[in-house]
Amino acid sequence: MQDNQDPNQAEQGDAIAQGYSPQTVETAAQRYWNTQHAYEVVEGDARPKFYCLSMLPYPSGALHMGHVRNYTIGDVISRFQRMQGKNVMQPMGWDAFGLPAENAAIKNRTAPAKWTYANIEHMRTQLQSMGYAIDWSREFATCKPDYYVHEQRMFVRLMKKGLAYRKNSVVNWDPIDQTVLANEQVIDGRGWRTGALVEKREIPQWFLKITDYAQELLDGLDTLPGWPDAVKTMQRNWIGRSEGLEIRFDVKDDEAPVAPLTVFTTRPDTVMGVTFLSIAAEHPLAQYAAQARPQLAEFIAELRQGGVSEAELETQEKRGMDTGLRAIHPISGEALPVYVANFVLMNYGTGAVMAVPGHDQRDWEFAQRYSLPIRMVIVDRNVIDALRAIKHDLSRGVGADPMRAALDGRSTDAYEVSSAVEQVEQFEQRILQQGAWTERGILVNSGEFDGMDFQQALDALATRFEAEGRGQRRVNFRLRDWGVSRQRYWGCPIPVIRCTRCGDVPVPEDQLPVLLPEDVAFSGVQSPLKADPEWRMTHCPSCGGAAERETDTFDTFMESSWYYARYTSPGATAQVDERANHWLPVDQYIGGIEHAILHLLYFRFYHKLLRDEGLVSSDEPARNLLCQGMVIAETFYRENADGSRDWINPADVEIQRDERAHVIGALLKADGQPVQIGGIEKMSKSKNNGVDPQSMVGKYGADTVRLFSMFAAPPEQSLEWNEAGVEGMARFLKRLWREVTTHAAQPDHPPTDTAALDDAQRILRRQLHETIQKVGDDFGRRHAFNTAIAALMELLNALGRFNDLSEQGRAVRHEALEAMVLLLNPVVPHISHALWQVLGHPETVLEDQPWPQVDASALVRDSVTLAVQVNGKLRATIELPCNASKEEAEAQARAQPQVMHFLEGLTVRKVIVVPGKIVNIVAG
RNA sequence: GCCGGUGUGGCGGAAUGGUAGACGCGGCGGACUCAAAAUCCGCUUGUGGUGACACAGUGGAGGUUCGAGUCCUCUCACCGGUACCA
Repeated sequence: MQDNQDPNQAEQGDAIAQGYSPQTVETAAQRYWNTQHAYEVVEGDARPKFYCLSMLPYPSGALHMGHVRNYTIGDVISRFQRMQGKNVMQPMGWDAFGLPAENAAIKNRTAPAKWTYANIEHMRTQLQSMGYAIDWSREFATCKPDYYVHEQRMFVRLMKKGLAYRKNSVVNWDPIDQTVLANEQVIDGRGWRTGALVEKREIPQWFLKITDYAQELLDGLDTLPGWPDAVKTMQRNWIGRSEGLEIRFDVKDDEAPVAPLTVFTTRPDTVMGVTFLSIAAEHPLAQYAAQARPQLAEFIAELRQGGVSEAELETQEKRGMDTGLRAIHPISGEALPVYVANFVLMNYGTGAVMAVPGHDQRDWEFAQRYSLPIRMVIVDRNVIDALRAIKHDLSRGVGADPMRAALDGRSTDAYEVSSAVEQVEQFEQRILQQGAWTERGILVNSGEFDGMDFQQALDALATRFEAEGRGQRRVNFRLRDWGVSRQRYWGCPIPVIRCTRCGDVPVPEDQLPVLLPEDVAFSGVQSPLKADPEWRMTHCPSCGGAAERETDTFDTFMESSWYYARYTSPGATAQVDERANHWLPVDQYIGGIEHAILHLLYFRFYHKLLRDEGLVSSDEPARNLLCQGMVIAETFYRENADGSRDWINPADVEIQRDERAHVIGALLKADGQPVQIGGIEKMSKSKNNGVDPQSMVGKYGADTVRLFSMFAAPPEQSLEWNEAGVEGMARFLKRLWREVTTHAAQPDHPPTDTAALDDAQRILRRQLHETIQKVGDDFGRRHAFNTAIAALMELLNALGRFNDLSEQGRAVRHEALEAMVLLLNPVVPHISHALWQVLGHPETVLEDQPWPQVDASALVRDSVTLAVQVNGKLRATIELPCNASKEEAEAQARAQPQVMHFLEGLTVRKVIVVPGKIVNIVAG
């Protein structure tokens, strides 16, 4: 069986003598894979396809641990799936446009293009040192014209379809630098570099009509069982479908009618509780009212201060001002004040809301602050039901009694009525004093609608308003159209020509791409595109007259929304070709949870755009999604005299512990003096707690780094980097190496004869096959790589204790070691590649070896351990034959001394026997 | 603010409603060594007890269940997202 005829045996002998050398092993394996083109794939293959995709990296300069974790997960799944007989494609590319290149350009005075290309070269080398099974022949960078030309072509088609359009929208404006700022560049309402107070400014921008697909994007989530529920829930909430009524309020300025206000509400049942209206500062009516009211104009100007991010808008103090306009209540005819409020967003709904302080908490707080009336118009159904139970004569006009119509007209005595009315009054007092009651209930104080529930009120009001032409039923989405314009240089130019006569004209397809000049001087203030008249000035494709190019570029989410499709069709003249339908949808997508909403929604949207252009036939881009957690590490610092902190890298610190291993402090290795412990945080430059993957690979080898990143935590949780833990992984690989090489030095052995095994051999073989079963399930179904590795560690521990050098002992050991090398291969492919040869096989691509099969007969046990509980508390364990009956189990359990002791003086009421698990005796 | 998630020994984590703490790290003790490193073996949730064992214990408060780390309600802390970071 083990006849080592390999010509490389002498070389391996040296390797064995030298022990495990990661560098030698990894260089050799990677060289072999390259010469074999082991991970390049084509479509014409009998095996079923498996497209395994990891989110493409931004080339920020150096590989970080987050990348290593993401790509190692993808690589383990890729190699595992190939060992299951699939034709696996795992591509890689570069999300090469983006803000950091501009920031680096300002800092280092290099052109963004040059910086980006240098980073790509460096990071590709780093990625390759990790030994990922990537098909590098499909690689691309999104900043290259042969990539972005397709993005421009798609955009002009969307313009023609009416799915791309231009409108005004608000951005962060830095008045000193005279530039638009990203939300992350606004810190506490100020520009990050100038410190100037940021202002909101409206500018024209391009949008894609993602809202046309809102319903489909929502419904599509139900077709994705392989996506995490958290992601689907977040997307559902983000899309935010709601049903309600759109209602028009007539508005008067003094007594003169002005343009009416339209509001959308999901709570039309509260309409009789409206005591004022709130509108956004950008609302046309607010602008109108401000013309004649300097104080209001000043207030609106004040609201322009600060950034535009939702987090900032929603956490600021709620403020408002009366516009002086009066809205006419559509039913009561009452004149209601119209307020400008800073919490009403122009880009959500209609930019105006009807305020019901009695039944909306935000309106309640606003009403309190500005002394506006609060009205109860909904009462808890339980309160009403209590009243309805009382016999009550309604005919004796209760008049203003809020319960008038809610009560059912039967007679009762005065005492009960007054106690019932008291309940309602208490309810009303609670609303007035403690806050809005926002549940659905029964209408009161609502005239003809009294006594109705939510649905009845909705129907009645919709019918009435529709008949009057004053309102209608409407479905509203929280989702807004995708703004794709960026006032930046380092991005894909938007292929539009602005002509004073013809308007916005798309660049004709045969004139695409609109090239982004790469060799530019970049100061950070003005975009080189705007500054370059030669680039900007052109002719209108429509009338031939002088015209200007659009100088904005695309949001970089544009590139990352379709890269997955381009990988399938390298070299295609169109955006993708027929190969796309072979590979798509992606079978497994892997990336960070931080992309749960924006990227993953645009990615799904763009797939539908590709589909509607006839380029792909599927509805969704990815079947399965795995979101991995962050990589975090301990932080350390020293405080300076001025209170600022110098952050110290964990590699330069030594931890101090007391005799019980509690951490009591930390010292800087360089000077032996104490440093402060700053807590565990996401690896970042600012906290200097980043661990460089390259130095780790240099020190321990790629396999050890891969093993640790898969072992230290399950993939979807955050992973704490800990070098001592890395050393533990290196120890494991060393022991594996020793175990295999020592075994290989033993004489040949006959095949395993399962009938001839002694107890110890049978138990070891059973553990082996249990491990094969567990690892397959953990890798394939659960993606619980950490527990799979733990099971393999246990198996190696068992092998270490198994000192049987008999022929059958060696046979079982050989079976176990071969299986282990194959099971570990997805995680640590280099050492597996080498050890497979040590075990007597010729050099090969290990993914083409079949995955070890579980021998069901090896799993059979003749006895099983049961836990015995008394009233749910563990009191004993018993060993029973597997075929023991429930009665036998109960009898055995009751005979245990500890059980008898705890049952003393008690009556057994019930005995629960779960076969193979527990016996629980319930006694009292 | 809103949406989503997480919380278990000294630490990372395991336990797919059925023996809480697998596996790894750290610590302590031992073997080997002139010594150290490496390696190997043993112990390691807390409290009490020589011990067998007992009691407590999965952020906090309730609940469902024969049985809850796991399911439900409320609550606290932290993390991610919040539409121009990617």
